[in-house]
Amino acid sequence: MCSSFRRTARALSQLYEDGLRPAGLRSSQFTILQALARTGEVTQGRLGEILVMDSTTLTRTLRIMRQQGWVAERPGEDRRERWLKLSRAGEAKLKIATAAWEKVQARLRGKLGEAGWKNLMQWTNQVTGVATDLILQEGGAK
Amino acid sequence: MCSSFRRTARALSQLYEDGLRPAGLRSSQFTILQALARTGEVTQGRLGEILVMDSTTLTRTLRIMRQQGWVAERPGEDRRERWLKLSRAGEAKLKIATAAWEKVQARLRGKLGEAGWKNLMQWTNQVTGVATDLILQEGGAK
DNA sequence: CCCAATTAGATGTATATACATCTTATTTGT
DNA sequence: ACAAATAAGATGTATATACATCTAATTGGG
Repeated sequence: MCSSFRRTARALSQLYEDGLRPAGLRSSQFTILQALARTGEVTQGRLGEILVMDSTTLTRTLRIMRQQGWVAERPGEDRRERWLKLSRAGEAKLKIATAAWEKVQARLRGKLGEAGWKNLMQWTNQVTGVATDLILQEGGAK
Repeated sequence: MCSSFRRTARALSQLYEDGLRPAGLRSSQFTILQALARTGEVTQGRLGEILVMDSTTLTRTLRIMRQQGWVAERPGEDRRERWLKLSRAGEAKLKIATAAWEKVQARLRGKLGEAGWKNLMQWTNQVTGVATDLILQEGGAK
């Protein structure tokens, strides 16, 4: 199952990144912009939870995105935390990239069908949930 | 869809790699060993197609695996090609790793159910197929 | 109030991943 | 048979990704 999902993720990444290339960002960067648009201001750690991504992985990607001016940061009252949000430029970038993204997505959706699409969204979410539960069980048992 | 699959792939990778860590290999390395066991001797390019992975990505991973002694290489009659197969040590490693891998897989399978499992395998394969078709369409149109 | 334990991120390091470009080998059109 | 086109991998480079470890800040017990 792990191999299958990784393989599919590689295939989808190549497909979507082809569409995103003219917009000048990568699929993970797009995902982060999109997540920030949905959540509003969040801490790096919380964003990592949402994306099921190690918070220290975000350190590197966010550095790039901050340099591009797409993400704004501020320290929290808890001064260990970093609060993140979309910048004006980030919103603009997201808008442009979303157009390209949706174009790819429409083609894929056409081939998979509405029913299949919904089905897949549910299943991937469920697998993510189950997997993270199992990871926590292990970590907790340590 | 791309984000969903990538997120799930991250979650599953963490889960499976936890199980694989004692065996001393990574999930992608395991996947390659398993693929080689199934296919027998193949070229690097063909292996890339099977895994939907750029053949030049395999260059790096295979170098590591060759250094570990898990994979044997020989040039083909077409001297541009490299033919790959499991070494004796690779077979042994695969056997050990498979035990760990299956243990994780069993837990996951239990949580997803037999029906869900089969369903997912079919869907991920279908999405991979559809995505690669779309990628080829683009590439061909270039 | 202070110190030990915990928590949020940063950094070091290793692998994974793809694309552009380069080299070498094969194939093709004439 | 030969030059041009193509194909298989290797290499350079950039991003993605996680874990171990480190630092600074906060929290909890006493």
